[in-house]
Amino acid sequence: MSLQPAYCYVYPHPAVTTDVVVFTIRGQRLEILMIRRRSEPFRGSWALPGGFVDIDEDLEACALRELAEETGVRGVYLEQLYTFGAPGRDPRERVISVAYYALTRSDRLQMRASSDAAEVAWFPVSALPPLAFDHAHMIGFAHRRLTAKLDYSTIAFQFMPETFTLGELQRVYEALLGEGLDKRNFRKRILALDRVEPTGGLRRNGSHRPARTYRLKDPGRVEIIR
Amino acid sequence: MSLQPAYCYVYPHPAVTTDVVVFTIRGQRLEILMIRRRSEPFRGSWALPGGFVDIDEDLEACALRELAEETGVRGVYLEQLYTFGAPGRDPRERVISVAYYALTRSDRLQMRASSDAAEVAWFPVSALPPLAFDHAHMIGFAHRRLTAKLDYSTIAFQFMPETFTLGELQRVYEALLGEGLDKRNFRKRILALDRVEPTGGLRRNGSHRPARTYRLKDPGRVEIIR
DNA sequence: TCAAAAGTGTTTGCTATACACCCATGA
DNA sequence: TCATGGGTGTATAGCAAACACTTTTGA
Repeated sequence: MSLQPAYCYVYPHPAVTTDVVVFTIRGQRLEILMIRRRSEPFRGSWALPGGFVDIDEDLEACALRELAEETGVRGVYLEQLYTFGAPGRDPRERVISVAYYALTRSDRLQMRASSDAAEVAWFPVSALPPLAFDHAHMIGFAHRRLTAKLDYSTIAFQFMPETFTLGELQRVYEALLGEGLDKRNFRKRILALDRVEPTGGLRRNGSHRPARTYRLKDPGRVEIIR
Repeated sequence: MSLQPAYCYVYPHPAVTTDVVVFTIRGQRLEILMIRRRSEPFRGSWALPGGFVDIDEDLEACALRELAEETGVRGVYLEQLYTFGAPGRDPRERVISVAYYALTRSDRLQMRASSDAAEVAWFPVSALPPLAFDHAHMIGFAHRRLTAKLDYSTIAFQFMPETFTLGELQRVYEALLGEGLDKRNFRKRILALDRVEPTGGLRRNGSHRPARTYRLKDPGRVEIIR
């Protein structure tokens, strides 16, 4: 049994999809969540998770649903990135894609393959495979936005687990910026934001002095600073 | 003769529109370009210029075309703002709207009514009429983005005509920020950007000392500063 | 006792702000 | 000559960057 076209309009309508660029930090590297496509077009290529918007579904809900269905990833910080709509970006029909980006804690990942995606994997931003559609372009866009937001928001905290040390936080910033930071200035700046508080606990991690652990005062909230 | 539905799909497709928030400065006030709708829904209401994306048309091209068709305004600085897609935001069918915002020189306006719009008019941001759809929401979004960008880009130069005085530029900034600025500090900061140069000419304008006129070194270019 | 990361203040340069008077013109 | 906006410099405070040593632990 094959589906017959059943939804008709006086004027042609484009299809609308969402795609999501999910960032995490793993092993001090910035990585992106990708799926391998099981169907045409670009069958076998790596692509961003995403898919068609249901006719009564909010755009952000669509992004979250596709992400969960295709990769099992949930509970991320999501923000709209940009809408890509160049004619010809999808060979099947006119497809306009509303791109989102997301940040997640590397300890929260519950990845699984699904019916839509043959495989799910993380790739370092610096070593991406060839990608389907204009997804490489989207990732470039998302990466620039992320690094820009580092400077004037508390977005980087979204990468952190429940409790963390200031050293761990600094290593996240260093991975994102691609450069080393001065420890004293970094700690001064972070504590001045008044967004983290000590848990009172210590973390023992190797043969050296244990580190105080901190938690976010208001997890999930991303503030614009300055 | 009425049109019969002629474009059919296996799955339902939303309609896609663009809407444009055009800002200008007139009489030291920030104003927005609006049209009065000639057709349902919201017939007779004020709305942003905009309309349906042609099936092979780029999104930005659509925004520029609708703007020109409905208002006669051309040659503006355009930037994508956000995509609004809540189900129910249009009572006819599911409509996803890619919103743009634009800045234009108040001396460049060639407004005219057209078949789609009964009337075209400027409204001060501080005194908008009731608006169709979620357009008031879009304008709030655009206004916040504009004022945020003032701080870290040269976007305000897009409001200026070919030649202008530093006093005129300062009045534009003051209208946008809603507060007075120190003249000396303002001129120091603007000149330090190295984006304007004196034309060598003077502008006589009332019974006081004439002002030097300036031009943009690179008109159209908007730079991120800091 | 050694290696390794945690933790801690001060100095310095730069940038943003506050602030007041003379100039050139037309009425 | 008066009213009006044009044009100019300096002093100060606050913020960002540079910089080195002691502490605590496990091996």
